[in-house]
Amino acid sequence: MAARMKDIAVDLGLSVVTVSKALRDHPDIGEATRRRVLERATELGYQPNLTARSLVTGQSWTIGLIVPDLLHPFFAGIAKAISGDIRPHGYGLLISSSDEDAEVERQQIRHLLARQVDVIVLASTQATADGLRDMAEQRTPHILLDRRFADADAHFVGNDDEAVGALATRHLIAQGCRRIAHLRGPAVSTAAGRLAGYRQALAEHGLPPAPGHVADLGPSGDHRGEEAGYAAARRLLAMSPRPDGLFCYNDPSALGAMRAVLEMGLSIPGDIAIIGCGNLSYADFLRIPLSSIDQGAKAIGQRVADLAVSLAGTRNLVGRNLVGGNLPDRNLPAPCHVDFIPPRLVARASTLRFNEE
Amino acid sequence: MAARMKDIAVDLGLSVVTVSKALRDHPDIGEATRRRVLERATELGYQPNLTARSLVTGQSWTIGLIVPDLLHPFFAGIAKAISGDIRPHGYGLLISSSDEDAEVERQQIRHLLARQVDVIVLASTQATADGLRDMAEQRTPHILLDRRFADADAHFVGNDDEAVGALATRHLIAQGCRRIAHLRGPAVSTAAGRLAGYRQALAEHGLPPAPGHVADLGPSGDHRGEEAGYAAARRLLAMSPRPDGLFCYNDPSALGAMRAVLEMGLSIPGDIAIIGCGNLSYADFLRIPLSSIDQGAKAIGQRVADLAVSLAGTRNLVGRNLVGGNLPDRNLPAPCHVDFIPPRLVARASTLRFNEE
DNA sequence: GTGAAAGCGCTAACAA
DNA sequence: TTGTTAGCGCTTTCAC
Repeated sequence: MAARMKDIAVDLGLSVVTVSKALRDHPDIGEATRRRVLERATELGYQPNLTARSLVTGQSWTIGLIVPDLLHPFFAGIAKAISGDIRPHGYGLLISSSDEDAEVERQQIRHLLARQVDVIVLASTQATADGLRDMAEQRTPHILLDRRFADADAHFVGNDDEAVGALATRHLIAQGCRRIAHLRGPAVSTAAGRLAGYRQALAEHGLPPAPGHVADLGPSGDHRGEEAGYAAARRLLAMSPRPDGLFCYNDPSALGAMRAVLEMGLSIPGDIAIIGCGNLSYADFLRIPLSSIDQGAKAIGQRVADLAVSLAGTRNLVGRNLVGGNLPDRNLPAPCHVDFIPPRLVARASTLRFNEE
Repeated sequence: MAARMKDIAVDLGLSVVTVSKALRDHPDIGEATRRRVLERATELGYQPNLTARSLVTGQSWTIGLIVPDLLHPFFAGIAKAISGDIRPHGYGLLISSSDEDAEVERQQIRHLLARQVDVIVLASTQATADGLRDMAEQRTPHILLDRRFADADAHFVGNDDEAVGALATRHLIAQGCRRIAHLRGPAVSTAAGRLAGYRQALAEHGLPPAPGHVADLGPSGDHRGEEAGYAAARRLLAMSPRPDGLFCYNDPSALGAMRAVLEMGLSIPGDIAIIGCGNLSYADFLRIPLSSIDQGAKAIGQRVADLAVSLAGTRNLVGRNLVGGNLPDRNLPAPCHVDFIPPRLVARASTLRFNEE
């Protein structure tokens, strides 16, 4: 079994307290003693039991992360960045995939709370902010990732999805598209935001919003995006006059749309220009390199990590012994931090109609 | 703050032990008492403090996972599968990326041990099995993932990389290739295994192994595979006679190789057939759909999860109080489990020379 | 500078 | 069926 402080203490004829202080560089320990302790600790390969430490300090040095799909490169990129950036601060990352299932997500939140994580980072699948209540009651700081709630003021890091939608749509307009359609994503804030941005860009340029130009990918728009994109694009292409530009909720649905277009013998971008969102890794190597909006997953992860680390110390430990009040008062410890990472347009062959780079 | 057992006990005029037993469906608790406890627990939104429970039971209900790169779809897929499959058993997953850095990996192992994880799952970047020592000393079961060590008999789940290499190479041979080259990966067991399989398949068919036909991707073969593949392929294509088939360590390097081939005005698969490994998600949508070996990431994750859960109960808690021996004896609790997930060939246009599907 | 006492929230053994 | 005692490994007062 692992060595304990007690083992070191007995070996050296010291008390556990002295060992504890020596190992944590407490000021009031003699230089000689400290060295002896450190030496013996190294010999034994001593590692402090973080579980025990957590129990007494109330800090677990763990950050919880819940994402809808860990295989999605956007969330995988964020997870990687968070993991790397909290590591030097001594934090560990407890990750779970909710599989886009609101019930699983709620269960995972409770699970993370039971584990006493210091902060929860959540890309929520829920329709409402109700699921945040458990965290608020436990006074566990939480950060919303990518997806927001209109009615909750919580910390948020992600894109301004209106900006995403406007950026993509303006690009299509600049490429000469005039009948621009949109493949709309599932019922989360990102889809609503991108749709709003799309409408705003059309309005700016005096382009009439044709109602049929917004096709819904349905609830499977995220994990089965390619199929959903194919089906939705076929519906759009049957219209007359045919759209000449298409802004897709994400890259997989854009790939599906491309397949539909090519199958009909139409050309991209000549007949219809297509842009996605997410900037998937090998977009350059596709049959037709896909223009996309890069969401800056790495930057998002870094900002989340910074915020999480700063919040982790915050957890309010007072109040327990004062009164028997079980329901906490809701004073939020700090003002909410809302951090929009600017999206970036990556134009490739699927939209470039004028041979400009 | 969160409710504790004590709160429930006081409210109901019971002892903490009774509450504890009631909440865990211990047999010797009266039905009426149990119901009262459960009811009050629900009212208070009680969640057991798993940190405290861990301290006393010695089980943390946590599994640690260390991968070289969480953004790599292979590892992301495994992580997702593990996470999903251990969840119903009540386990959480503590994940970290080692960034292909052996020192970071060793540090993360110590970190996970300090957190008392029940099992460590490791896709190791180390050159030797030395890094496994800490886990053995703490008697923490561990599972090697994807990458093995010749000198260590540890639990392993992954592909039989010789089979991977042979499968890919035999496919090229079947497509009529006779001068088959290989882009060799970095210094881990997967690369060595795939190379061996490549050689074996050549030998089976009496094809002479030309030494110049094995080009090294260098140490960056995993995270900067595309560039490395491009550079290595250019070297190969300068040979005379030119190779007519190419088995690449992974898909990114295959994309790089494709770029090199196309830049030279050669055709794929006419002049040279190319196959990768990993079966990246959108291989079908590439300029030339890429043949690849699917490693079965999901299946690997599932097997890891099963094994991890079965191992998690194993951790030997005896021996502590018997004698003062700090160094454990090395009796391994169970025979090592080696689980090869069969790789699967996915043939696409980049190798299909005979118009067969 | 060092250590004794107390306790974090929970569970395991044993007593009542 | 319920409660008492003890202790998991560590940190935090507060004496000495």
